Amino acid sequence: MAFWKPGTEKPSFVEDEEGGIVLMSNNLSSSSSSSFGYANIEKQRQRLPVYKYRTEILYLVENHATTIIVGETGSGKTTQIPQLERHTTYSFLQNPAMFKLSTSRIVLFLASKVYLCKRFGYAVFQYLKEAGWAEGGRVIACTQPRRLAVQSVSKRVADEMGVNLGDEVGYTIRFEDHTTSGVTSVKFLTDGVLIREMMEDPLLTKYSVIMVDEAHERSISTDILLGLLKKIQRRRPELRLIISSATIEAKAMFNFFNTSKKRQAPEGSAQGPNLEPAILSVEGRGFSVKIHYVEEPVSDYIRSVVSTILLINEREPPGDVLVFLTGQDDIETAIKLLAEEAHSNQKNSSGLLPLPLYSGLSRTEQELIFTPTPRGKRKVILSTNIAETSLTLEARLLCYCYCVANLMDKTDGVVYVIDSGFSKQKFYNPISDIESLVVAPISKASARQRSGRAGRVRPGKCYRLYTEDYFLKEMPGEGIPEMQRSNLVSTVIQLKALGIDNILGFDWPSPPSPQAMIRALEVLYSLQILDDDAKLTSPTGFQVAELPLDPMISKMILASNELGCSDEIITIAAVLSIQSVWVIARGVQKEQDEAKLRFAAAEGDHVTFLNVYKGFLESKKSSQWCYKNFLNYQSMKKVVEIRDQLKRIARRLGITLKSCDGDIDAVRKAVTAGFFANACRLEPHSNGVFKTIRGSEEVYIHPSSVLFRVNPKWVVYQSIVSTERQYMRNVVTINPSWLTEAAPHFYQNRQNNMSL
DNA sequence: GAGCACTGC
Repeated sequence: MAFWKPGTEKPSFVEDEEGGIVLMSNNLSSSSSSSFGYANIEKQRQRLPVYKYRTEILYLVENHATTIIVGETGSGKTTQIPQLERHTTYSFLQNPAMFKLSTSRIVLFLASKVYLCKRFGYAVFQYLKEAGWAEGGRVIACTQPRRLAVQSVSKRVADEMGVNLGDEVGYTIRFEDHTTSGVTSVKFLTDGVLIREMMEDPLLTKYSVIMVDEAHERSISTDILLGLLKKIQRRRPELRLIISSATIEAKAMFNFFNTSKKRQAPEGSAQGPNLEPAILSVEGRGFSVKIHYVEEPVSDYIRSVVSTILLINEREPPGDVLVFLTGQDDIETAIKLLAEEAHSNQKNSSGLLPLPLYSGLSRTEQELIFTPTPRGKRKVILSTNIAETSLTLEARLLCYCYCVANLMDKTDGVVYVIDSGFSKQKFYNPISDIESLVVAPISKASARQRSGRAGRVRPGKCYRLYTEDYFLKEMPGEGIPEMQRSNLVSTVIQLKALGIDNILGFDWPSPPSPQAMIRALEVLYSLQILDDDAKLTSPTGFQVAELPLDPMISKMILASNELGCSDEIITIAAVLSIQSVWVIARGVQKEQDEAKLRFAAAEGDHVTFLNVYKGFLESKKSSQWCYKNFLNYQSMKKVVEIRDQLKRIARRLGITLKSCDGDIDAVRKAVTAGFFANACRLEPHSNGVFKTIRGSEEVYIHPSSVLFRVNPKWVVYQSIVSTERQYMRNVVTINPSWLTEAAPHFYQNRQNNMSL
């Protein structure tokens, strides 16, 4: 094995201005354009440019506590390119939108590049293993934000290393552990699972190297993990971190992990690793994407989308179109407008095949976008953000690009992207404690991600429905990390469970606002999960921390033990922790409402879920039965899985599974014990206006609730979705006296408000 | 009369 050993001559590097080390690789085209069947993986592996850098990678990991792998165009360069551009103005007949055509290439990250970066990352595991990092029972770990990524990446790496998945290479995600203790030395897992593992082993002692993939996504669990790993590094200088990130976040990652100035090498160990992170930049060449901007801001982006589609269809050679819009409504409006256009103007829109894509669609409907485009047709995929982040699609698109498009002589696949410049994003208001979905401008990072979709199969074009001036001067560089847009109760309790008491002083990659922190502490205190000193209470706090659920749901489960309805409540908890059991059936609402009525309980949604679950079991978990009743079969299967997991944990916590045999009051009381803070009272003579007890916010029952239009006097809700109005989701009727019973401490000062 | 996207031993 030829890799660098201490004492021999060091490999040479290019020092860049950031003090890190840049390794450039390029000339990917020979391997990217060939097919990559599984037949000769080893041969391909050697042909890939990353193979050449094996030695250097091992050197960096050996000598730096943290290595940051940047997987796009080189840092610093991307931002300079736009200023150097020249433009030609381009105007279109019959079209209100005017586009500027950038003559230089801005975005060059494409299937080949994405693939190279992935390959680069995954080759690292083999090199690390060969270099001895997995010896002596130590494990090399790689975290991913999504389950599907864990499964597919581990499969790929196992294949490449020629081992069975579950032996040397394994993976762990919730509900699935495909590792063999003592055998598995390269382990893939979701970042959430790794955080859970810290509850057993706070220093993660069995791991020698931990790679955090997709760190630039800045999801809550990734950010928690980064903060915790930094803490662990201080105690375990022998631990090595590899952070894989997009360019845009690389600098932030570097700064976060750069502890070289603050502290000296640990005493008596002059041989410790360099505490300044190394930056490893991987570049590959791909297809160019030409960026077009509108000349003037558009007033109605949906109409502009439609005219741009028609324009592409009229002017551009064959190739599918991918449109990014904000939500289902936008998408349906655009499709309707396109249909009208087809009706009035045959020529412009001939051959267009519009296909919607959003999470609410069934799996089958989503997969329509993968069917080959019929000859003479042009697919127009109108999508939400799902096409930007979802790995299901990422995996399928890649597969599609290589396996299908290559076979079809590269005439197929997405070549044109239309970017509305907006997406729906979650925001959290700690004052009202409400999370809302708001249409907001995307970041430059997202815009690049979106345009990158145009060049997966061959050179493409991206039409941005905003001005270049806006892009350069006003568009934010990167999105706000999820941590700063979310309710933090679950985050706080996870840290508390790991013994981190000073939550406000925790070293986060991006610290959340103190108000959001304080609100989370307040809520946990009111649930009696934290005590006066903000420490976990015993046993409640510790029990809640062990349940992988929202703390309010966990509290509800604990209460059900005393109320003798844990069997029912665990079912409800499982349903509440998934998105929705119902399919979204547009056009057949009436039928769906009727189906819902078959399960509806006067007490509300929670009790309705019990009926749904019972029906599912009686149908012997039939997918047909789900289809008939407008229930999402995937969701129902997940409910069963979560329920089994909760049952196991509950048993460990000393909760005995007991049914209340139809005593629905017990069930509602248990729900109240968890969700008392979400109590609402109907405003008299108000036609469905409720006021929250805690903040006197005006809220309504969500139209998907069985209590919609029923408007009982007192309810508690699970969550609020805030769109045009503030809607309560998952609502159950209560007796207001239960509130003071469940949480006297919380309601003591509010007695006057309540007129029980 | 309405739902961006992920996730947890």
